[in-house]
Amino acid sequence: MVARIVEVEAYRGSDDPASHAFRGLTTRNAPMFGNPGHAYIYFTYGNHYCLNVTTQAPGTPGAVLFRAVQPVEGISAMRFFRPNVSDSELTNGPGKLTKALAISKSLNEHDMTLRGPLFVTDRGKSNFEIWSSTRVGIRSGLDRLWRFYINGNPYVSKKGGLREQQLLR
DNA sequence: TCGAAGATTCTA
DNA sequence: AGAATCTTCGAA
Repeated sequence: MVARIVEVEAYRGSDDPASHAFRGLTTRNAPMFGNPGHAYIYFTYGNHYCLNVTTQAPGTPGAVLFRAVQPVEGISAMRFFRPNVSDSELTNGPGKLTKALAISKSLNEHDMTLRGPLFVTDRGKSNFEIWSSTRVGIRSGLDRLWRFYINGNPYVSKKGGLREQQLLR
């Protein structure tokens, strides 16, 4: 399966009250303190896995949450993992996309920079506008516009953040 | 050891 | 608007 990342959120450490790493190292958030480019996957609300990729040097917590992706290849497989929903609802949320792509805790701390079961790659330039807004589903850190998404992309999650602003072409 | 909250989703 | 559902965290 192949999907294009269309919506993400940034999380940091002790300077970010919305981050799992705000209060320091714990069993769950340990990947955030590890090597960059690795998966940080956590289970939440008793139902859903959420996928992040770590971003900082070891010892400094930081990660980017995948909030929505656009199906590119293997759409029938995604439909198998998420039956009874329309194509636009297949991957337009952090819990939805992990289910559609069959991502679970077994891939936690996986190196996403190497070719393997789960990795990120650059498929070249496209024309789109990146906008930012407040992050979704958090109660603190609302002063930061750290949700980033492709403006107008139909696979961006419906429930967006506030105070949107345009960033790049 | 226990209680509360949670980077969500689905249903009524 | 509210339930589902359970892991993780922090306080006691």
